[in-house]
This record gives sequence, structure tokens and C-alpha cells, in this order.
Amino acid sequence: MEEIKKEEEKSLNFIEEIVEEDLRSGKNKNILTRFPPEPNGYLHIGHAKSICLNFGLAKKYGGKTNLRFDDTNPVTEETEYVDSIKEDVRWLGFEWANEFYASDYFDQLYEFAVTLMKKNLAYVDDSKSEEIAAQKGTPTEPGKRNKYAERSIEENLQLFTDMRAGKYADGEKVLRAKVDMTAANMQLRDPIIYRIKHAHHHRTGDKWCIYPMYDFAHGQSDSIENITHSICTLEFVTHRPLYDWFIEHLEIFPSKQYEFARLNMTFTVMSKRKLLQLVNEKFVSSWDDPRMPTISAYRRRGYTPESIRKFADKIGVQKRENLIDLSLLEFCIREHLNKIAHRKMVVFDPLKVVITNYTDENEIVVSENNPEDEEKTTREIPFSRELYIEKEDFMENPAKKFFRLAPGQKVRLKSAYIIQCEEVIKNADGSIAEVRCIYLPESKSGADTSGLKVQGTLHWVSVKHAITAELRLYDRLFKVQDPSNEEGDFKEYINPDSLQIISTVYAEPSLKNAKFDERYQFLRKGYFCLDKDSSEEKMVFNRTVSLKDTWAKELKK
RNA sequence: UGCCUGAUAGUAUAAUGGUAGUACGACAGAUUUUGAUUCUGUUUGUCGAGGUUCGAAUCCUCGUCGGGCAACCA
Repeated sequence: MEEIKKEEEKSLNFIEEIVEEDLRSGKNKNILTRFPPEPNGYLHIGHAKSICLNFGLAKKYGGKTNLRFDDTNPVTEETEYVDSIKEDVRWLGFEWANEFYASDYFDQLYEFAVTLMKKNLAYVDDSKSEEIAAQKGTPTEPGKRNKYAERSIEENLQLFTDMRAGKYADGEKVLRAKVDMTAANMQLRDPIIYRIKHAHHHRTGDKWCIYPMYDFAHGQSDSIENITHSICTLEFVTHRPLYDWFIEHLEIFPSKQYEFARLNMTFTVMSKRKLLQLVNEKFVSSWDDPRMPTISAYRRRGYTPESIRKFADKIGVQKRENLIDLSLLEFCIREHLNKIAHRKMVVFDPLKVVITNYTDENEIVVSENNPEDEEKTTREIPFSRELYIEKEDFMENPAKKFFRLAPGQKVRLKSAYIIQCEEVIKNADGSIAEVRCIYLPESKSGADTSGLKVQGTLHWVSVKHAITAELRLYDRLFKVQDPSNEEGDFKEYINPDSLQIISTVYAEPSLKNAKFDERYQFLRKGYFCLDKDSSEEKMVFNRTVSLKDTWAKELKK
């Protein structure tokens, strides 16, 4: 009871506080949020934060969320991205009330521009791009308005009509809002709101050759949809006065913009531009290469939607710049996988063990699928005289505190017997060929009458029953905590060992039935899932995340 | 040297004038047929200087430091 109460009293983030106040005061009867991606790249974990915020807020307060594609720049946007974004949002577990596109509103937006011109609040400017930039001034010097701002309403209307009709080439003219060239906030220095682009749009085709800019599309789209809380990242703070200015002068529904700090994560880059470079320049194989921080990559790698939502919840929502520890994300996925993943025994780097006093031909041992699971389901594993264990689980001259197999030392074979090492057989070159052991028949798991306690338990597979698979082990993509903040190109800091492929590992036979939507814990190794590159002939597994390994830490000391 | 923002343990995040708490990490220990999980403990913090107040992370003043803003990108 106490616990539950604590959970309910969890403090609100600053946006939840605003929403609660707006609901309490009656400013809003319901809330409506939106998630507004531009379809020019794949969604990443930073977007996941935004998705969880927008959809989570609506869910919590009984409102709804629209998915709206911010597709006002035809040259970078593609349908491929639209599809991947929808898949990712759904996979994360969210349902949108409506699927909209900023391009749905192009006619309306055009009318808004006409309205502004009629109010003498917008004008067609013939200046070149560089001229406009120069006239804008600098943060410390005010800008200057040019002669085009003097054009009559009629002339502006005519020119804008001509722009739409395709009478001008790209860049020849723009439509600007007439706000304030001397404003301290540079966003207000007569921002461009329409530009000419003779480009094919992924939805409207060739209907338009003029396209609205972000500032003249986003807020208006919010307003058209009656979005109550329009949540975006911090870099748009300086745009907010403009956002409000358009709404005020167009006299349309007053959506409100609120800003939070975007997610940064250690050993990761999070800009779509940089991620696109990684893909295009082949540093990774694709947008969903499991080393990428994209949602599709996490999905392929074996992350669960639950774990990502949990992560989003734990990092919170704030306005301060942040750099989240990757280990927090890893904690979240380990926590979930520990509960749901079935255990399997897989030997990565085999060392043959022969049990000299073992003669049974067909023994089957039984092992639990998941000790965390309430329902204690089990599976059968064939045992035999010749087994594989990990090379690293044997030391001829054991280090201090080495609890595993060594000459004369005893270990437990998981779910089977205690064995004792009797002899080490070597190859001509001095390397270890195999290890000979004896087993203790009375030590069988579940029926152990030996009275012995051993410190180590090893995973193993029967040589003649083992099946093989390929493993892909992933490490962080960058060598440094904050690649974007280092000197030079961020790509110089790519970790050359971010992908390790083990072409053949030996697994217990039950892994043959592995399914794409299931997660596995390879005992003492890590969490794995079947990769889409698997075929009838070859199973391929991705390591989602390793298990914590305090022994490896001990060795480093 | 303009405008806008922000500053609490290593990293995040609470405390909304009244005991600076939580999580991750790190470290130590207990349990363990996974050196996993679980459990216990330890560690480290209010950017600085003034002020208001019985009392300040919180309010005020002045600094310092970080981030953003000068794309026909979003």
C-alpha cells in the first residue's frame, strides 16, 4: 500500500504541471498533442523520448495524439521514411488518433499567406539569398528592411500568385513576414515564409512549386488540428514569439508551444545528419544496423518497447542540457530481459571435456527456462560423455579466486553433474586439446546426495548434439563519451571493434526452435535474439546486451 | 558581447520557504546450480558572493559557467 502510494505521488515534470494547471483552470477541457517528425530519416532514441512524452501525456490525461509528418521540404523527404516512422511509433506501443501531413494543409497555408499580405504583414522579396542574410544584421546589430518591403498589397498578391503559377525560378523570389527587422530575436527579422522549389513532393506531386517554411507550417498545422500543447525541443525557444505572432495575426486557434531538452547519450551521436553520414559512408550497414541508436536498430538488436519506454520514463523531462549514461539504457533492457528471456546454453569458444567414467548413451537433463518466471517451465537437454565448455572456463594454472575448472578442481555443470578435472591433454604445439574429467554420479542436479559444495557452475553443450549458429556481438559505436563535442570530425572517434562476429558457436539443440519475437539469455553470456539475416542453413543471433560480468572486472584489476 | 535559456553527487532526476531524497554507476559484503538475478551497506551534491527570513536548493541582487539564435533546413 505504502509502495503504491509512493508510485502515485511520483512528482510531475514541468510539462505535466502545465497540463494539470490548464485542465484545472479550464483553459483546456481535453488535451491534444502531436508527434511531428520530418520524414527525412529514421527515428532515433531521442525521438523515442519525444514520442513517449507526447503520447504519454495524452494517455495520462485522457487526451489524444496526432501523428503529423512535417513534410514541407520536398527535396529531402521520402515515403520510405514515412513508413519506417509509422512502424517505429507503433512498435513503441502508441496509437495515433489521426495521421496527418503538413502537406495536407498546403491550400490552407496558402490562404493564410494571402491573409497576411492583405493585412500588409507579408511581402514578396526579390533579393538574393546572400542579400537577405546580409540585411538581417547580426545578433548585436539590427537588420535593415529593403525596398521590397514597400510593395503594395496588390503587387504582393499578384507576385505571390505568379510565384505559385511557376513564373519564377527557384530562389528568384520569396515571401517574407513583415515583423520587425530590428528585433533582438533574430527569428523575428522578417522571416522567409514561402520559397520557390520546383521539386516533386512525395504526396502532393507536382501540384506546388512554392513550399512554406517550418515557421509558417508548424504552428499553423498545430492550430488547424486544435493541438493544445505543442511540445518541441529547446532549439525552438527563439521561434516561439514567431509561433505566437502568426497565430495572433491569423486569428486562429491558439496552440501553445513548450520546449524540453533533447536527449543526448554517451558514446552516441544523435543527429539525423550524422546518422545519415554513417549509413551513406558505410560505417554501418544500414539505418537498422544494430549499432545505430535508431529505434529500428534497437528493435533489430533485441531491445523491447517496454525497456525503451521505461528508459524514457527514468530520464525524465527537463530544460537543462543532459548527457545520459548509456548504462542506464542497458540497465533498462537487462531488467526487462531478465524477466522474459528463456535461458539457453551456448558455448562461444569450445574446449572439449571428456568424462572418462561416464557411459550412459542417452541421458537427458532438465533445466528451468527462466528462474525469474512464476511458471517454472523447463526444457530437456541431452548430456553425454563428450562436452564443450568455454575455453575461458578452464585454467591450467588457475588465478586467485578462479572458481572454474582447473586440474584437480571441481565445478558444477549447470543442471547436470559435478565434475573434477583429472588430466589435461595437449597438442604437439603445447596448446590444450582436451580436458579429461570424472563425474560424480550422486551429484546430479535436483538429486544431489554428494554433500559437496562447489563454487563454480559452467554452461556446456554435448558435442554430438550441439547445433551451430553465428553470433554478432556489438559494442558502443564510438570510443569517446561525447563524439560530437570532440575536436575534428566525429567519425574519427568510431570504435573499430564495435562489431565482433563469431561465425560458429555451439548451442544446445533446443535453440533450433528459436523464434524472431523471442528473447534468449545465453547463460553467463548475455541476451540474444534471432537476426533477420538468419536462413534455413544458418541461424544468426544478435547480442542485445551482455550480462554484467564482475569476474571480468576482477581480472582487469 | 545583443536576445533567449539553464545550473542539485560521476550521470540523470526529486524536494514548489521547513530533515537535500531516488535511480543508474562505482565500491564492499550476503545469498546463489548463471561470478547473472536478488538483498544489504558505503561513497560523492545544492555554481559563487552578498541579501531577505526564525529558517533558503527554493525568494532578491550581482557575478561565473553551459546551451541555443544570424539556412530559401526542420
